[in-house]
Amino acid sequence: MPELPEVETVVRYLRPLLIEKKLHSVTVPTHYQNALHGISAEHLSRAITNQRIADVKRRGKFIVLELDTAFLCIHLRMTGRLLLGTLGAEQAKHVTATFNFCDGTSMHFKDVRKFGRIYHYTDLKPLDRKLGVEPLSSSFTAAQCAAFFGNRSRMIKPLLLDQAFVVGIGNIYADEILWASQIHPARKASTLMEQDFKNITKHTKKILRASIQKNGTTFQSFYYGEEASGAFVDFLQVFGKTNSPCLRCGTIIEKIKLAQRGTHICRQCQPPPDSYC
DNA sequence: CGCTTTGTTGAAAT
DNA sequence: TATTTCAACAAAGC
Repeated sequence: MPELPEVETVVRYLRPLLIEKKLHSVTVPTHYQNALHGISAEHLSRAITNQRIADVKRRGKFIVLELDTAFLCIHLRMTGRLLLGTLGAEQAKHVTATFNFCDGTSMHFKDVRKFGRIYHYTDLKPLDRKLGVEPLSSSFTAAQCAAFFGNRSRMIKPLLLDQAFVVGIGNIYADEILWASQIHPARKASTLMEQDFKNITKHTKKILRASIQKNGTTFQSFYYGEEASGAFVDFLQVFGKTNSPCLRCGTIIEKIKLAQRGTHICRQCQPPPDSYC
């Protein structure tokens, strides 16, 4: 499940391979048209013809291909992968779009669950409108957190997952950040103290950076390139550790359901909200 | 079969 | 009116 570190890993892998390539066309099988957001395959193909890839960047969980006069943005959602080169019959299954380059090579968007989306924008305003602060930027501070979370009645975990405030955090890293910060995911944001915000920002940056260093977390299906997987799965402290002892205190990790999301907690290290009332 | 997964959307509730 | 919660949805694997 690609979150910020996984998307960053993909971007770092793709950047040197794609920069300066020139797009020729994109082909989308007729039954996969909704892989494209708000644009037809014909229109998109015409729009990108002869466009050079000037840069490959990341904004939140979006991969941003900066073209000469437009932006091609790709969201992998759950199972999206970008594969370069020619694919065998087995590999070509679930390919919802293929970008053809002028040099005859191509890049395939393979997406088993079909939730991934491709966007074509003339500028990045539509992205910036809905996306909040980059957690690894200097503007993600405890003070910013306090300003945004301080008067909210929502639970802290769904707020961390809300891309409108801080981007890039998904289910895995939200659980890791809250365990490291020793905050129960169901705590109302307005009940958090200054120290909690300091912990959240500190651990968010630390965990995301550490994961990027390990090329992300391959939990179920994250790969970049052919079969390269991320190694951060070996460093996860709570996610996927149901019924294992907490690495801090030995209490058995529980998996609960919170706002429709599987959530891993240590009841000892992350005291439930009612113990604050 | 039912549950899981992400993020968006729109409706309903507060 | 704004904020928050909820359900639906997209699709396929186990």
